[in-house]
Amino acid sequence: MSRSEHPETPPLSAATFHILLALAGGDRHGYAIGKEVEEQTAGAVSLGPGTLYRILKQLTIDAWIAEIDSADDEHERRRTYRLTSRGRAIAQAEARRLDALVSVARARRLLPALAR
Amino acid sequence: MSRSEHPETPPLSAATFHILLALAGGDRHGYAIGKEVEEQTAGAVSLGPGTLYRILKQLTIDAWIAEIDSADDEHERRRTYRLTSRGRAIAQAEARRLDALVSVARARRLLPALAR
DNA sequence: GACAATGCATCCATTATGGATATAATCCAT
DNA sequence: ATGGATTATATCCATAATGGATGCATTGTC
Repeated sequence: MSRSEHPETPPLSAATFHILLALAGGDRHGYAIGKEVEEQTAGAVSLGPGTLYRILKQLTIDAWIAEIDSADDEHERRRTYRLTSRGRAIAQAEARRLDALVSVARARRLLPALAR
Repeated sequence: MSRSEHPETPPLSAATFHILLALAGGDRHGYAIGKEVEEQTAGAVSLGPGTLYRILKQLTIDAWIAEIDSADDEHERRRTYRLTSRGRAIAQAEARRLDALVSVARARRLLPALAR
């Protein structure tokens, strides 16, 4: 992540989208995001600490996420993040892109037709 | 692409999945695959020649795709590829992974609820 | 109190990608 | 038919992105 900014338009890197998606589920600190991605993907996707904390730093700079005061005084070390409206908009755009991709996969019978 | 084999399990790189997805639509030669990806994604995703031909070579080695005889005698230079059953199975697995991801995005209101 | 798990940070080797470059065939307009 | 744009593949290189190692400190558990 030597680039100063993420591209404003999709595609996002898989790691970046997973982080935004985790935060779309509520405020979380870095380590919790990493754990959630692992659980959500049944271990298929795991972000190394290098990837995880580097991207969090950059996303904060780009204001796609913001660090917030954690109400938890017991864990001073934690840095808790929240998705910004900008970050949400970008995550939505990426979600739409992936949805379109899945639709093509369905049309080409890589996935079963939608139940109705 | 110095690795001798792609991972058998998702996640695939975005470029690899786009190539497999294009071939799921029928036999195509490399250049046509690149064009289709660009059109299908409205220009958002474009594979450089380095990425495109390198991956095609590796996918052939891994037998996820196979080079077939083109019926077209007018274009000797073309190399036409076909998805193998193995390649199709892997593309299916990746499509399922993405579909699950999209479902999470939908549950978190990054996408509108499914129409019924 | 010992030990594992949590939590963040940085560095480094590896991997993946895009773009430049090269080469050649095909298509199309003139 | 000729000249230029497009098609088509291949390789090289600089850059970007990733994972894992390492370090260090805190929190939870027995």
